[in-house]
Amino acid sequence: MTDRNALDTLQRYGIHPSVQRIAIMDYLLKHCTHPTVDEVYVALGKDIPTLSKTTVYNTLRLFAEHGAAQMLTIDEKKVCFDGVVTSHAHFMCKRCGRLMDVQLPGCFQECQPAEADFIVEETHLYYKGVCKSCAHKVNA
Amino acid sequence: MTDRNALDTLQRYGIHPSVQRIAIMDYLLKHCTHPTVDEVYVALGKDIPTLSKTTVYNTLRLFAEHGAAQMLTIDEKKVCFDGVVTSHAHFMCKRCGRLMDVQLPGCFQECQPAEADFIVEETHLYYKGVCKSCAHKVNA
DNA sequence: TATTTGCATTGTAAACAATACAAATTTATA
DNA sequence: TATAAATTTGTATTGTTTACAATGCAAATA
Repeated sequence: MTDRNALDTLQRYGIHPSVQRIAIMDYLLKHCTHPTVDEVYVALGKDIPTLSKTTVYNTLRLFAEHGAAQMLTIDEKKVCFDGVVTSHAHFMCKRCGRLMDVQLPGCFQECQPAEADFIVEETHLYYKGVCKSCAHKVNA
Repeated sequence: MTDRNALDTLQRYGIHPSVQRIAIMDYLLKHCTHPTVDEVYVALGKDIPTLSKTTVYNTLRLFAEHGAAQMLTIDEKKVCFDGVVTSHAHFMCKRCGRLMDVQLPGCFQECQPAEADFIVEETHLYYKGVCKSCAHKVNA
């Protein structure tokens, strides 16, 4: 039932389905690696040879606008996308560049900005550092 | 005492001073507007006509690497820099695009990732939404 | 005072991400 | 089926960032 899940997700967020949109959402749901536009484009290009990169850009942006995906700007080089939209934090390893999901700290619920001068729509929390497997490697 | 402060800051972070580096740090310390590379470049170009944009890129990156400045990737369009390196959060208004400092919520000290699989070097917390002055405007 | 050394700066070229836009295609609707 | 609307495609373009080679400059050494 591969794209059933994807189709459901699109409909749940009020996004008109199409072959491309289903494929992209399906990819997001199946690959929790926080892919970039290019990664999605290259991966899906095998199945959909006519796929245009512009479509991937537009579609992922559309997903983010509808709340069906999260746009992550943690790495300054490239924007990544996350199909998991429930609240969670991220960790980026400065050595290998990988982006990983992290559970939100328990205390986080109350962590809203002290000032009342803003209407908060999104909260982003992430860490940067060195992941375990990189820390184990000898070379600095 | 304009660049005295800047000079001190550079030395404190082990950065060799130079005319350009002092000027750029001085700008960062005086303008808490989270400027982009281009903003710094344009602003300082008046005083240092020979300044190269590459130098601004290199210098700000150098500052960030030495912990003398913070690199902010909140806006997916452009990287911003913050001369304030003490812990604080940010708020970005989706309408006007402004980036503002926000006090860290009191509970935040304990907010370290639950997993022990990472060596955390940086913690980033920010919010996106609508700022007060934009919320007051009539037009959506 | 010359020479050397090494880092900093400059400026151009190139890589790359992202967007704009118009044509082509597909889908929905009458 | 015809028509309109929405989506996709592909190219051209913009703009940011990096790579790199050449130059400048200042402190150290001869």
